[in-house]
Amino acid sequence: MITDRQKEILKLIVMEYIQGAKPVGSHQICETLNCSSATVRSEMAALEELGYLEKTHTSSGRVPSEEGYRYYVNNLMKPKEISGEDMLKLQLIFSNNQLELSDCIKRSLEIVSDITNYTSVVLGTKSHDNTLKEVNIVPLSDTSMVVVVITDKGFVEHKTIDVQGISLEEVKKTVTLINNMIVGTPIDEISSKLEFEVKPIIGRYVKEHERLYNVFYNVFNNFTNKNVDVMGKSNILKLPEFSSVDKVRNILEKLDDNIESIVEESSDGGDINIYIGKETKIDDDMTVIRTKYKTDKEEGTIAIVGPKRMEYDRVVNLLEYIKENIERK
Amino acid sequence: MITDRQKEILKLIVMEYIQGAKPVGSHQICETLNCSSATVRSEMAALEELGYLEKTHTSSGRVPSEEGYRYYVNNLMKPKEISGEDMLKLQLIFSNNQLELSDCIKRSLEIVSDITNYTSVVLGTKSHDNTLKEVNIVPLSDTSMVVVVITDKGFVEHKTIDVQGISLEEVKKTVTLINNMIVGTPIDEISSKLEFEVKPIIGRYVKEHERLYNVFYNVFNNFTNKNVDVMGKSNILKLPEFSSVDKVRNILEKLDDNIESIVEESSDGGDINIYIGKETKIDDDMTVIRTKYKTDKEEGTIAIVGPKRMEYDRVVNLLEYIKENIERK
DNA sequence: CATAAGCACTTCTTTATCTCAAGTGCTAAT
DNA sequence: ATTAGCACTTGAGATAAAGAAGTGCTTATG
Repeated sequence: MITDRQKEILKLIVMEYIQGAKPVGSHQICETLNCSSATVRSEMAALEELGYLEKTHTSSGRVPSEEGYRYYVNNLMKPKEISGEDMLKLQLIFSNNQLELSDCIKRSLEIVSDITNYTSVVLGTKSHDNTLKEVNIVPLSDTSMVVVVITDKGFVEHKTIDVQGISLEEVKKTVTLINNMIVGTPIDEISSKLEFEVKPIIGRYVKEHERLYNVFYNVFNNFTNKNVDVMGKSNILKLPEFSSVDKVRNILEKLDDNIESIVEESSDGGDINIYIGKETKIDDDMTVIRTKYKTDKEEGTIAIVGPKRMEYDRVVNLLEYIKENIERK
Repeated sequence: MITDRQKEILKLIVMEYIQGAKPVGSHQICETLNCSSATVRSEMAALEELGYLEKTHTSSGRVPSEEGYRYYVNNLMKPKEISGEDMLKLQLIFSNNQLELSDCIKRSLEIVSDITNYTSVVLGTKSHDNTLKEVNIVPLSDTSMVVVVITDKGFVEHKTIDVQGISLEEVKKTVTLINNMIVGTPIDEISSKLEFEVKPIIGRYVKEHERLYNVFYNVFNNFTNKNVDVMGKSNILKLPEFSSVDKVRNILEKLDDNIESIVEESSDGGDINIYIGKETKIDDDMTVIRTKYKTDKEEGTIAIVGPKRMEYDRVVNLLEYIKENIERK
């Protein structure tokens, strides 16, 4: 069993290491704890025995193990209030009514990257609640026109299409058909409805129905696309633990290629998820903290990626605060 | 004056250094030149005297100076044919008719980043030839609607607006007015036309004309926005000359913050512009090669950013090839 | 018996020294 | 004009020594 004093020591070590990035020795702790370094040392040995601390070499100070961070996060950490300065920056964004929701989200996480020096990620999708509102076509020339599609929550997709060999009549007929048949359909059901209900009918009326079908299929499909934003990637280069160019490159490449799978871990449910070290899909020395948000317009995940010795308390609070503001907006 | 043999040696040194990233010694050159290393050495000394070569320390091999690269680029380099493999990858993109122009551009430069390991940049704007085609509104609820604006070349912009306190009538009146008065106007003249011709009139008819005016002003303004894409940034970490994390961070931060000014140098005219070392605004050890493209839909700049010892011949040809394909599309 | 003091022992870090390889510049010979 | 030969310079790498930080263990103590 872990004693109260051991908890206190573990907490101090984690906090000290997060702040200083250097192995923590018994002397650094005994000052704040009012006991001798020898006592601290024996407690440290016990904590190592329990698996919460590690040494980098036989005579080094202690570093939190993955289990150590985990225990800290689950049991010892207490939320840290957002500083007035940080709060102000975030409020400036959320109180700006000119900004669209998705801009608010992106900007607020940019702020987080700025103030924390971690990398932040937004992964958003249009909410399932979006339904098709209207399809419009605008002819540009004899051979091309633009299809504009809009949802009831105000999302717009469009595509310029080559209509050589297709008469304006036919296109109009198709659009009318779509407007009659699938307006009001939730965006993630459009594809199947288009295929099984609309396609058979336009097949009868329209010569080049295959081509037209594909165009609409593509445009509608775009609604279900995710948008991915990654901010503050070069912050990783500021971390003392990543002074090797090779290591940084490896991480940056993963951020470029794998972001989705990194952020969309096996979903644990719960409010805020914290993945430490090996639990992440980036690198054993990294931590990912994420939460999901959901509004009637769009939903998604926001996440902060940083070193294992991340300021957990601060980041958790920032994410919670941002999530609240998104959902209230 | 520089002799033919000196030119040959300079060229060999530049090419060797580009390939190997290590100072080039006289022995490496004399083999290919059929003369003794002592001869090469005296020629090298002459080239150093002329300012084309440098030493990293008194007894090191030679490295091209900025002037050396410049002389190579201006006088010695001959274009290098694009390899069949590379050509194939690019053609796959340009021959794909599904892809929109801007996607082609972006994708082709992604390819370049992949095959060369340099960073590539696209900076695009809608062409000045775009004129306003049509303004549409789609009401979403009692308090909000979407404005959709489209140009004759098929660009679409949109914005969801809060119309609380404004009647649908008023909005419709405004839209009709805009459609009557400024359809056909080139996109970069819309703003002033909107302000000086439309604004005074809607002022008379519409109560909340200030708010409405701002909405349309913003939407139209978005047409003149530039889009910026930077691909392959983490390639910089692969370069042997940037093994210091600090240096890389500095460069990456400049790429994040300053891309426009880096790529949009004082325009020299000409087809392809090459900026070497101090001539760039990134870093003395970097080179920027760029060219402008122009189609009737959009125009812009494509650029490759890499180390001073860049494969100039290869990159120049790739850019030229891509430019041609963009403009032919 | 938990705590503290003392001390031997480890390991990393830093600094200094040495050696080796690569390469130059100069001189003298062809 | 070219080249062979040689002294000289410098960086890179290896080795060793000294110092700092910190541990674990043993023993003493309230």
